[in-house]
Amino acid sequence: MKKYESIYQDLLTKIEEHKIKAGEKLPGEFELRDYYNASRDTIRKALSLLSQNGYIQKSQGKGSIVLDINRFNFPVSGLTSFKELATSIDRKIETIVICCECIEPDEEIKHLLMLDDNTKVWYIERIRKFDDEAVIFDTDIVNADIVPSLTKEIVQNSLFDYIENKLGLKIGYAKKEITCRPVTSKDQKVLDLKNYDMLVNIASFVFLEDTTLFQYTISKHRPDKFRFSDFARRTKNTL
Amino acid sequence: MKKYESIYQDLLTKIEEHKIKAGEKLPGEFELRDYYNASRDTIRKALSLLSQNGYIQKSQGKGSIVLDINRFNFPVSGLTSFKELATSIDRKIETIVICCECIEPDEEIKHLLMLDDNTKVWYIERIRKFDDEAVIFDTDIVNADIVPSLTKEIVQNSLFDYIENKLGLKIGYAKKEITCRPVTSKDQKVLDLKNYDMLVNIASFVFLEDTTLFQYTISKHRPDKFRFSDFARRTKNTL
DNA sequence: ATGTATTTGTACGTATGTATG
DNA sequence: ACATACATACGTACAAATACA
Repeated sequence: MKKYESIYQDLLTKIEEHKIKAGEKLPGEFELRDYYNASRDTIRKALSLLSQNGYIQKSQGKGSIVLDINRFNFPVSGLTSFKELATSIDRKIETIVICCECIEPDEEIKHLLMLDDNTKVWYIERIRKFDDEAVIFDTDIVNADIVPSLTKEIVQNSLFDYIENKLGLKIGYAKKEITCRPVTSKDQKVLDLKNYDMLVNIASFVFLEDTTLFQYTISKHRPDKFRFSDFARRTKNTL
Repeated sequence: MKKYESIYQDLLTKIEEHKIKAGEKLPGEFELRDYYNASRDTIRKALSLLSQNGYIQKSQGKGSIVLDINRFNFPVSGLTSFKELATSIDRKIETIVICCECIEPDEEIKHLLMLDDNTKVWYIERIRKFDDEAVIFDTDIVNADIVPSLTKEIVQNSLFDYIENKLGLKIGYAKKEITCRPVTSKDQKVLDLKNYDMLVNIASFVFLEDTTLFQYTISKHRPDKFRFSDFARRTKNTL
C-alpha cells in the first residue's frame, strides 16, 4: 500500500473508533510528519483524502477539525455498483436477472454508445428486491467488443467486479443524471409498484480509463425506496 | 490569482475553445512545466483540478486525455446556490419570497440545528418560477446568532452571496439528501403542481468552515422539473 | 492595535517507482 | 530492453490566515 494511503487509513480508523473525536483538532502537519516518519507532502496527501471524503475540515491558520460522520448516514454517492452498495445495508437483498443476451443494437442504442455497424451489445435486465419487494429495475447495455462474454451468473453477482477483476479493465469515470419519469407498462410488470405512478430514473454512462464509453445503464427506483446522499465542499480545491 | 489556478484556467479555456479537442492528449507534465515556467508540482495541481472537474482523464504511463464536455450537459452537482445555478440556464427565472421572519424555533428545528434555548432562527420561504410556473419551493432555516439580520431584498437576491460577501463568513461544506415525498396541502397552495402527487425533496445541512452548522434547507422540486447531474470517478484519488 | 508564533497553502527542486507502448 | 509519462516521496522556502500574548 502507498504510504499516504496507509496514513489515511490509520487516521481514518482513529476517527471511526473515536480515538479522535468529532470537533477535535488533528495534530498539525509537522507533528504528523514526525509521528509517521513521512514528509509533509505525504501527510498532506493523506489529509487531502480525509477532506475529500468528508472526514475532516481543513482551514488555513487554524488546523484540521474532525467532522461528525454519524450525524447522518454517509455518501451513497460516487461510482459504486449495486453489489457494493448492498453490503452496506442491513436488509434482505436479492437480484433477479430477467434477461442477459447479446443482441444487435437498435439505432438509439447505437447512437448512445457511439457504436459502429457490426458491434453487438449485451442487453441485461435486472430486478433488485429489498425485503422481498421488487423496487429497483436496472437495464444495462454493454459494448460486446469490450466485454465479449457474459453469463447470468456473472450479472447475478456483480458486473463491475467481473469487468475490473476478471477482465482486468480499468473503469475510469461515469456521468450520471437523476430525473423522474412516469412508469411504463414494463415497469408495472416487473416491479411491485403499489400506487406509485412515477419512478426515479438514474441514467449513467460509464467510461474506461482510456475514455472509451462501454456501458449505458438505466436504474429505476420506486420513489419511497430512493435515497441519494451527497457531501459537497464549497471549494473543491482539496489539493 | 494562484499560479496553479491560472494554469488551470488557461488549460480550461483551451479545452472549452477546442484549441485542444476532446480525445486528444495534453502535453506531458514536463512539457507543460517548461511552457508555463512552473514546477511540475504546480502543473500537477492544475491537472488535478481539471481531472476533479471532469475535463480530463489522467492515466499513468499514457498521459492526460481531454474529455468531451458537451456530450451531456454538465454537473449541477456540488454546492451551488439557486442564484448561481439560475444564471447558467437560459430560461425566464423568478424568485418570490413568501416569508422571511425571525422566530423562536420549535423543538424539531432546535434539535436539527443543535440550538440552545435562547437562539432564534430566520424562517424563509421562497418559490422559484421557471417560465412563470411555480415549480420549486424552498424553505430555509438560518441560525440568527450567525446571521443576525436579513431582509426580503437579501433573500430575494442571494442568501449565499450575502453570507459570504457581506458578512464575510466562509461556507465550508454541506450534506445533502435527495428523496421523494408526497405533496402536502401547503405545497399544493404555493406551487403549480398539475397532477403530480410527489415532489423531489432535497434536504441540506450547511456548515461554515469552522464546522458550525448554520443552515438547514428543504428544496422541493416538481418531478418533471428536477434534474441532477453528477460526474463520478471510480477512484477519487486525484492527488 | 501590534507583533509573534503557529498552521495551512503555494511553489520549487530532486529522486525513484510504476505503468504503458 | 528501452523510452515515455504519470505517481509517490523526500526536501526547502516563503506566503497567507489565524490565534494569542
